[in-house]
Amino acid sequence: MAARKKAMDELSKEMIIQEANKQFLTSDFHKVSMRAIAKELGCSHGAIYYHFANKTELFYAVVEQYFTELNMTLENVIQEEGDSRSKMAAVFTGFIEFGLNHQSQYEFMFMQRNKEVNPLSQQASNESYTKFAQVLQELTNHTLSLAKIYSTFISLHGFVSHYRGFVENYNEAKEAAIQHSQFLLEALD
Amino acid sequence: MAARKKAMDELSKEMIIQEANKQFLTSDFHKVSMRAIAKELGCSHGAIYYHFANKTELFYAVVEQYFTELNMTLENVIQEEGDSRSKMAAVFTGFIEFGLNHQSQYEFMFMQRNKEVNPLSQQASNESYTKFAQVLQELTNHTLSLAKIYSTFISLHGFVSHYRGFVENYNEAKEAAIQHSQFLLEALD
DNA sequence: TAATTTAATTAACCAATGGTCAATAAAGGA
DNA sequence: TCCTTTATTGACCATTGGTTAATTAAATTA
Repeated sequence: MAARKKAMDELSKEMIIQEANKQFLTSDFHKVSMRAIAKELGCSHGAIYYHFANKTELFYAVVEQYFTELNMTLENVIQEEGDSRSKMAAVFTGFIEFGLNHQSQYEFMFMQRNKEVNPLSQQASNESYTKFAQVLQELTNHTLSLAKIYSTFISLHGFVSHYRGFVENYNEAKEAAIQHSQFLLEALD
Repeated sequence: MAARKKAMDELSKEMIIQEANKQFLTSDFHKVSMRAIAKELGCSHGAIYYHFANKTELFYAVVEQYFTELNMTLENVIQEEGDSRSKMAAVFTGFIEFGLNHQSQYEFMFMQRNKEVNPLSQQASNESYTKFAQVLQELTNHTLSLAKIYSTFISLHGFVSHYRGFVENYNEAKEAAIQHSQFLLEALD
């Protein structure tokens, strides 16, 4: 009955992550099932559990790369041209753009409140916040209070978390995003 | 095999809503199951489906009262004593307080992006936003732009949606909430 | 009061889900 | 060649939301 595939057909963590990522792009965490992933990979869903302890762990592996993508996005703004004010605006819209163009990922990264996810995803999201704070400090010569930075971050999060699911991608909310960024910029003066 | 209970033991919408509400207080939408509700009511879970088309409809019925509670909270601030600035702060912290003291309800009311919920819960949440905007307009003699009001709302939503699950109730985030409200107040100047 | 209609309930069912595990077969080393 | 490790299967478990035929109590009508 049971079996093992030939070497070249064997599963690898990478393959699983890739397929999970693929399905994650158009569907959210709860709708992507281990069975659907397995089916597409041509294996039984039990096989996935040999490589990942559970669904959450698999999706954390998927989402890891998105954390670094976000951090890079934030950091890269500093290198761009323009005055620091427009750079700050770019940080704000950049964050929103990331959130609205990777909605299921964003949800998993910043909105999941599952017990199991906490230790993993929560630390990573803290690091992203730290990166955000660093960049802002740098762009303002460290004149901003932590409280203001935190409020700004929370307000950006609010934008993403509000428009998520209501809009398909960043472009559809671009104008509102720019206005919101402007609002926050003024608040920081 | 099957049966019908005696008149006084019959199920009513009210009883179901009450029990669902009760379980909703300490657990979120996905964790409260129709079966658990039925068990506590001493009936089969199928019986609930005679009174409510599905889980979503039941929970919308539960949450309806919370929408009016929130609207009242917002509205009542106007009657309080104090200058309009402190009243605005009270509106902000009032919204946050509601959100953090009714987390599962808030999630269902403002964060659910389920297709089925949309028509119901989305309209109600729009009404709550409208109420919020009205109160703010009134407190500022209609000098606020719609864009600023919207940004403010979104920023408050961000606070709740960020602290939710991280904190048990409003009190645990009170200081941060006050600071955030202050931040938004300044932004509106 | 008797017959009929209507409302409510049950229990068996369905199709999913995440997760576990013994059995098994391939791979690789001795 | 034998043995051990490793990867995979598929049957299983409990649980979920949801549906439905059958049944029976209550309300209505004659």
